[in-house]
Amino acid sequence: MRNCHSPSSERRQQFMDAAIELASQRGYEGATIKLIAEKCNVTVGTIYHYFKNKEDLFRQAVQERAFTSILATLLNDIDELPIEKGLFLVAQGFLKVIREAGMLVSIFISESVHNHEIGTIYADMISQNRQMMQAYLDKKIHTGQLGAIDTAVAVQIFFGHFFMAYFHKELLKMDNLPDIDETFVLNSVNLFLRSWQQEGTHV
Amino acid sequence: MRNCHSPSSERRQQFMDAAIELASQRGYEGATIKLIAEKCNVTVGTIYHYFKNKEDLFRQAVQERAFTSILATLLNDIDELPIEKGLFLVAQGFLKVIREAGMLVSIFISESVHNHEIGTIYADMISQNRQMMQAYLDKKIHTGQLGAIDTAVAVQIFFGHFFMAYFHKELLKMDNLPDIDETFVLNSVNLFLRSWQQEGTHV
Amino acid sequence: MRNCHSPSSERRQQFMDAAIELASQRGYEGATIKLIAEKCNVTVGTIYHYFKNKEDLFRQAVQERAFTSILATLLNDIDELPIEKGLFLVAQGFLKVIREAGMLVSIFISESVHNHEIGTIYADMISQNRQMMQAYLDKKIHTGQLGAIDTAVAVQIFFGHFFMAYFHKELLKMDNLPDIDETFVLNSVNLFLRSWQQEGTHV
Amino acid sequence: MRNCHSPSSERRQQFMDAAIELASQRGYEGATIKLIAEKCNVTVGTIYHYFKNKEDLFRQAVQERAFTSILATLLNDIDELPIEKGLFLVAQGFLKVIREAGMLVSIFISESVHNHEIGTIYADMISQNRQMMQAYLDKKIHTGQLGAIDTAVAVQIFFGHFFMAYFHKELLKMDNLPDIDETFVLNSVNLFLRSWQQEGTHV
DNA sequence: AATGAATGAGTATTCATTCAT
DNA sequence: AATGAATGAATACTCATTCAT
Repeated sequence: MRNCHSPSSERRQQFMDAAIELASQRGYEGATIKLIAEKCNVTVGTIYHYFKNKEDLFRQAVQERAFTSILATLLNDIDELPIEKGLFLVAQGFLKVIREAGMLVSIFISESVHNHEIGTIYADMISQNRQMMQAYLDKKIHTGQLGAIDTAVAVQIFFGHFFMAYFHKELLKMDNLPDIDETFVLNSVNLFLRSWQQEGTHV
Repeated sequence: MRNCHSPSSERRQQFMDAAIELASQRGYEGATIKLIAEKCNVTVGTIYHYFKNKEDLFRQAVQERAFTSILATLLNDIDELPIEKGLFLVAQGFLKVIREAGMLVSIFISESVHNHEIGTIYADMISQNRQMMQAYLDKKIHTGQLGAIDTAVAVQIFFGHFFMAYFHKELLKMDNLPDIDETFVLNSVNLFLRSWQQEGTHV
Repeated sequence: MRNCHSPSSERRQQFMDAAIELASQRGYEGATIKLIAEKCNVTVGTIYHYFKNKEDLFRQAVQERAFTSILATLLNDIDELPIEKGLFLVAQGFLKVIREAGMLVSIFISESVHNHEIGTIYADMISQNRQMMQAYLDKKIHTGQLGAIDTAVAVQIFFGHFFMAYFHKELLKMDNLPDIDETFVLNSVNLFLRSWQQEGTHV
Repeated sequence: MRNCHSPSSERRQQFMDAAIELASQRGYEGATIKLIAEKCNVTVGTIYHYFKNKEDLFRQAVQERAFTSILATLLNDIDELPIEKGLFLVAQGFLKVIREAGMLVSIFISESVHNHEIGTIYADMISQNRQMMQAYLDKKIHTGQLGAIDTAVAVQIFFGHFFMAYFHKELLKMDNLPDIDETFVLNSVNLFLRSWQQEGTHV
């Protein structure tokens, strides 16, 4: 008995999926209503039966697909593990999520700068993830597994690194960069946790 | 004696500046030729007197403004300094450069994904900077100032962090993030060089 | 139940008619989409709802209106008649057809030289007509009504003459030329069939 | 001491040549002032120094190149020859002239329909040639070499045939047509002079 | 719910022409 | 005589959106 405006209507989902896929390939402007309609084998009018306008379609599509809660589960699972293992698993989980949401990542990256609405959704998502992660690190300092580091900056370093690595290697296909595999994640975590300087060199 | 096609013609520069500025605010598609012309108080035809087409205008504008050589000078200047001071100065220099080229950074970020040409220019620039920085770090390992770290990944971490910090804080204006000032850079460099773990904790 | 892309849609026909008429008056370039739209009291967008682009509109319009089969019927009808009568009727029929398709003739003449697509359509049409006519003449040689003439050249002379006469007199309005009426056709057929030379003069 | 507006200025000629050549390849609209200027290694402004506007340039170019007097000389030369030989030489001469003026022929054909000015120049040229040829044929009737044919129509047949043959074969490159060589001309003249009907068949 | 015809404002691009130098 | 920067109007084409059916 659910009508076309119900958020869970199958048709609605289909339109939003098509919109996201096309926008990830061709940008927001390149994802025209006509293309979205064709991809779903309907006519343009039908899209407007489900969404007020193009902006409405995209706002809802992006919002519904933004990933947040996965990190919460993940951080809960690893709570007891040693920090190396924990960070390794968080990094792996983070990469898995952004790989799966690859199309969304493209849109966030390219639209956030100019589209304030999408920028806000992106910023909120980032912010939530950051806070959870920071809480995790703070706890690890409390339990003595980490030194008295600036966790706000540490979180930025952590997510920033894996995000950029993914962006450059897998979105922009820069091929003279290392593959983002288990080794890469291990090396990265090591570089975070251990001193870059010679042991004993730093004060 | 210089004609309109000379790259150093003042008018050309004016058009390219306007193009970059508008595109940084509204994206490539949003930076219409008409807007660019109006900003420069000429008619659209005039733009086409100087550039073959919109793509040509942007290719030249972006290419001419891409920042590369600054890092070379910088790395040369800090060659003799201790690693902490060196990394601090490189980070400061890097931030200064991307701040000055802020509009260009917006364009790179938002266009690289869909515009292959701009993607290539961006990738080349990144690649050059990475190589120079990696050579610097390798040398520091040789001289014993750094441990035997994976410099390829270290370089990614280093630039990735400052780039993302700038992107989030100064482009997307996420205000619950720390200001990117001297303290922030110092903290970041410390987090790179020193172990995140308690002294003596790691093997 | 027929949609806009059905070739028999009334609107489509209207657009194609307007396109042909305007092009016959002002040439292909002069027949702008805006003019065609105005002539049909619609906006430019509507034209593009029916045709992919200007070339598509004209290709379909020209192709659909190209006259070929009329000659086949005609030649069949006159099969039994004496050759003088037959050629007279074919000439009359040919003139009737190109008069009715007058606008199309203008387009063929003026566009064939530079527009390869239209050139091909025109050439094909000419070629088909020529072949049918040549078969007719060959048959007349067989039955002894014509001498052993070069029918390929005879066909060129026949159609070429009436076409040029129409072109000069009725398209270019050269008024010091004879009217293209029954007498003209009779005279022409006589000049083909009978010797230009004095009877008995030629070997 | 001749200035730039003197009709015989070398520059003027160069511009008109370029205009005709480009228009024969791309049509009047396709022959832009910029292209003409480039072909002559000058800038657009220079063209306007020599001609009032584009129309002026083309009017003068076409008028100056129209071929008329050649036929007069030719007809004079063949006055004494037998009619077969005479018509053969006129046809050869006519083909030579339109081949040499091929670019002009393209322009006449494609522009005469829509461009009244060029249409007039073309019509005048045709008319003069026709009158001379008709006088020649009338004389041949007087001397008894030709029967009492309608020379106005005969002239149309004669020139019309060779013109169409040239247009189809050499301008439109219809390749299933006979080559326009000596044999073709001979065959054509024979078909004019001799009866298409079996000897003795016609009354 | 769905169609698809129609709109109107916009976009890149072209081009004949002018004019100060 | 020649330049080339500048104009402004035009051109093909696109697209989000509306609406009668």
